[in-house]
Amino acid sequence: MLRVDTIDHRIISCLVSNARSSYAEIGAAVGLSAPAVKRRVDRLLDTGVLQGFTAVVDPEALGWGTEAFVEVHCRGNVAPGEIKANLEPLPEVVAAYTVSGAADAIVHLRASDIHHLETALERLRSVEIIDRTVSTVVLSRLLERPPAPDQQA
Amino acid sequence: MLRVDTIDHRIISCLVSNARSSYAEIGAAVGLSAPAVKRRVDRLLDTGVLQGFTAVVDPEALGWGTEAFVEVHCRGNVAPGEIKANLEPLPEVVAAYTVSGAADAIVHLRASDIHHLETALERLRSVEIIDRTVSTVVLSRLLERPPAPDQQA
DNA sequence: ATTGAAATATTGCATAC
DNA sequence: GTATGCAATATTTCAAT
Repeated sequence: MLRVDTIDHRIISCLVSNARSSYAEIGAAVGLSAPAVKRRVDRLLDTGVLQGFTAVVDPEALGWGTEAFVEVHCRGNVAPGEIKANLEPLPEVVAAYTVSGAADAIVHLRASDIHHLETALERLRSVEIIDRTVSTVVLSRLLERPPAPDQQA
Repeated sequence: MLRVDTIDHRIISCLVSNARSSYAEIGAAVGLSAPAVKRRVDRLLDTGVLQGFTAVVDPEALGWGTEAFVEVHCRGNVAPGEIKANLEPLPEVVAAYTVSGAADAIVHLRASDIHHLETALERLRSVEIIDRTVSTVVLSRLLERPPAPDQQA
């Protein structure tokens, strides 16, 4: 059902590097006709392998220049779903993961400036299930890229 | 030069939620004709506000199920550019940031499984400028989303 | 913003595996 | 059944005004 072959990988690779490529362009790259490509893309979307297409925006340009990673420690034992539900309403939370080790979760925050970041951290700390947080402010973004599609262990 | 008005924000918002929308669709959403939208999108690409368009892929489906955040401590003082240059060749590095606090950088790794992650960590630790690393393995992805485009401090 | 020509997307259908 | 290519149609892009 959700089998992804070599051609699919190459199609995905094309779309990751440019989500607005035409089906004909992709087809030329992978050796298929435009309709065949479209059918595969539709199938990849149906099966959830492709989750959608998005624009890559310069965070600075939109006033999201300040970010931080926050270790979140919860009170007692909290289910991942509950953590998620509590973080989802906070607009500054761009990513969150449960993790091994001392902390329960790592939260990636984006804010417009240090003051906004402080406000976001206060709101984060005021979440009921959260006991305490350890923040690490990002000084500079060195690298940010999609996983290489052709990589294996 | 890099002025971004309300309509630009709404266009960006459309493209973030679906990078393959037609200009006509976006135009209908923001109250502009298709060519007018295209001109703005071209300008946003030129000025670097929009950096491109990409596909959102389910990492599991491509065998990228395992990830970790790694605090990197360098030997002595190292320039951000040098750290970047050293991390760029490692395919498992999907993001990296210099940070405040004890660590010099935070590196986001993606691997196909624990064994691959171990290999990637070994390669990371073998980088000349890196003194030691502290790894935090991700147990589950709770949330991952683009920053809300209409947010301000 | 509208027009019109060219490129692209999308569907139907026949064919091959 | 599954996937493809070709051809026809609908839609979109894009440069002109």
